[in-house]
Amino acid sequence: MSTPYKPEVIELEAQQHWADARSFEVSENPDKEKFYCLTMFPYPSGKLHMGHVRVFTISDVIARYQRMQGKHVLQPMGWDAFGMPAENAAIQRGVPPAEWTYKNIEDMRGQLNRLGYAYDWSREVTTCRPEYYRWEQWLFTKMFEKGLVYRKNSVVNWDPVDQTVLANEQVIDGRGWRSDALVERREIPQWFMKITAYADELLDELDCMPGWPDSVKIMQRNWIGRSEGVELSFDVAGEAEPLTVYTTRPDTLMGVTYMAVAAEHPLATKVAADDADIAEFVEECRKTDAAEATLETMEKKGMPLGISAIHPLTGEEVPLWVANFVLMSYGTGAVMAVPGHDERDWEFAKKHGIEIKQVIAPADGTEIDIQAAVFVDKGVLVNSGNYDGLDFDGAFNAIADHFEKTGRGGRTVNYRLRDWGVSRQRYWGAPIPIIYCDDCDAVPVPEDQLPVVLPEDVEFTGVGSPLREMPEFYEVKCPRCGKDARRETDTFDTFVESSWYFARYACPDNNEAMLDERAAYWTPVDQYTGGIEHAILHLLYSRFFQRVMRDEGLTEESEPFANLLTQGMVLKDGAKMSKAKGNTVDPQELIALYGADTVRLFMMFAAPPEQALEWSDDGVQGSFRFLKRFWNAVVEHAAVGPVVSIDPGVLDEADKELRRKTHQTIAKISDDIGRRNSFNTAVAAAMELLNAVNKLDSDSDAGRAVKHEALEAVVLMLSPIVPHICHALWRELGHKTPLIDQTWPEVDESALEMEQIELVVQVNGKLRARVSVPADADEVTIEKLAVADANVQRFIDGKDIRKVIVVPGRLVNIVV
RNA sequence: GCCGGGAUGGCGGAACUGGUAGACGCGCCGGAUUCAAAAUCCGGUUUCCGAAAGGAAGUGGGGGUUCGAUUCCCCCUCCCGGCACCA
Repeated sequence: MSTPYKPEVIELEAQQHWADARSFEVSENPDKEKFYCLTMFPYPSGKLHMGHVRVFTISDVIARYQRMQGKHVLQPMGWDAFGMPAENAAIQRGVPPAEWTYKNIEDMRGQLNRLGYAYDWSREVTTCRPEYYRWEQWLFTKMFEKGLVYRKNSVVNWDPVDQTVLANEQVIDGRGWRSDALVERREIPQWFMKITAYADELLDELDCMPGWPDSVKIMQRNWIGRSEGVELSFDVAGEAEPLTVYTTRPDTLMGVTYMAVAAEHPLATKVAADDADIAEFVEECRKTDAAEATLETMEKKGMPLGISAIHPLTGEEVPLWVANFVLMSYGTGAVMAVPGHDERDWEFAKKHGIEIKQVIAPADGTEIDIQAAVFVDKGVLVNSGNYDGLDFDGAFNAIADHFEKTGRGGRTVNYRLRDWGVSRQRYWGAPIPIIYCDDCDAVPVPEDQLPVVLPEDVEFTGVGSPLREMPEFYEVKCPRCGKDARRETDTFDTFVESSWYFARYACPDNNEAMLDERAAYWTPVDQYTGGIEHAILHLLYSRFFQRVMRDEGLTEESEPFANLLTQGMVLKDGAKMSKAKGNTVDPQELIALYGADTVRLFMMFAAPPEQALEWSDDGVQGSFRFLKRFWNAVVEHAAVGPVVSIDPGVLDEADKELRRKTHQTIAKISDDIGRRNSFNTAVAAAMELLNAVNKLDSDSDAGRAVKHEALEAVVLMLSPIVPHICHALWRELGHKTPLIDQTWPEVDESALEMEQIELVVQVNGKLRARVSVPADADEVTIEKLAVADANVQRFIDGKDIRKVIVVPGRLVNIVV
């Protein structure tokens, strides 16, 4: 019997070969076509989980495939190393976050190598290292100089018992996860990056990004949410300051029957001072977390403030309410309400007995009852005085003109997108490079004092940031005037690190500059792969940072990622596998049992990359079984001895058929991997070809030659997915040069030719027969053959043939 | 609540541009091999009717367009992701 398949042996051998030959280390070579293949880098949580294995394998398959296409491929790896889990681990185990993180990185690097990924480790990036984060501190100070960052008050979740800020994830059903106390909203000063300054560019460029999935582009478009509307001001009885609101439906202005302000609005605060009921309501509104989903789903509540706004057109008094669904942080903190033509306003008005006025009628003249159902479509104005009869555009312009003329408002563009709050009241992050001085205000740390190094050897208790307890960290002199000053103790949102790491892989060792000419060679990323959960935030922040770096003269590229593949989640028990939920499956055990190739194969075969994959232990074994069959087929074939070269003239029908299958499969897998990212069907096609090889019962020289060609094709084409077994089998097939330096197989068109093809015959769209026709038969011949079929005759017997549809190469449909 | 995605045999999935629904694999059933088991190999496997030939139904639910719909359009249900401090 021949050598059995021993993954634990051949996998280490292959990995040793790649390591010795430094197969995956690349330098900049302007003569070669570069291909930068990247996955979203992992958070070093301690162990790889199946989601990691899935995304890294997808990317590795693409990288190895592109290499076989002759491209100069860079595939780097690094660590998104700052974040909350390190702080949680520190609390639980009493280990400093840095120590825990570095240990995890060591462990996970070993796991990645055991999976055989083709990484250039010489470019490894770790975001919690000062030599990395110094450059985002530096860029922040440049943005400060340009006015692209600013400080303002902003809402956080406040845990009144633990006296600490909570992340949204740490709020469970409105309560702090550790204290179980009701969470409150609290305003504190925080740093913001002006992503809104790039809103139009980020939006417009989406139209020129064919390499991104439509779903992601649509999500980003909606997130930016550009709208054209009108800003209007309403006077408030007894107040000097008017109330300004923004609306995209100025045509409904005459239907305004109430207005509402946020609980934090100055008008609400003023009334609350004298009215205990209002004060209580305002206080109640404060006792909720800051997540948008919470605010949008909670019961809509409100109270009349007892004061009125003056309708700017009619001069009528409109009651002013305070409501929990109006947010101080969006727009002006006040809205006009049109119950007749807005769903939420209609429901609120019904509940509180507020008047509902119809001011828009359907354009087709249909009568509607506005008391029975809201009407939100655009239409023709009614009950609107001078504006009656106008359509949406006419009314929009007339009303906008009126407000512009009277100086009480006018056309404006609004974005849903808000500036990016980057301050975090946490320890394990990159320090924000700012010093507060009583005389000079907020002063950016000068370039020669960067980086601001985060002290790594700390006592971490979990109550507040250790930085606030470290005078040696925060007691500094003002860089401008030299007086005693205080260093910022907040750190950056970890999304800041992940917004530019892709460019730093090109030059991770540069201590003089953030980026250099090597980045110009490698960027943009040709293929970026990562989870769909990052469709908006990470990808939008990265697009923003790329532009900030461009405008700083660091790069000429505007877009960081030319092609994007968003892989679906790995789910278990119907939910996303994540360390936070604790429903992970350990890949390590499967590798020990079956080897890395089996795990890689199963991940690629179980589902298409973009769909969610519900984990199941069944099926891994099937992948292992296939690899054993694959191994045995090649080893047994090779054991018989060398083969002759193929002479197409001497092949019998069975040989020809296998050869056709070989070249059809090369065409299919090339398309599946190269164009469609359809790895599951590529694997299926390779399995089919191997089944066909095993079925060909021929020991002739010609037969063995055809089998040899098929087996070589399978080894080459599966090598991006299962590189270790293919590395060994390639040698088994008699090759001296290693597989890693081979190119992708080519289709021999002449092998694909067929004399007879099979067509499907339908009668009235139902399948009734199959007929074999010459490949070059014309429609008349095909029609005759189809009608002549006995079973077809049964169904058309005695009926008139009304129409015959011939779809060349596919089917004939006879309509009777 | 809003935005994006999904639903196909017992299970994962295939059908790429409107043209054979169920490729490939898992599981299951039967057989071979074995003292026996594991492993391996061969055959079968959407459901219903039928000995078979063949027929009928069938892609989450309801409607529509078409010679023909898993695919396009409208309405609905359920599930997943995101919602700005999880990464």
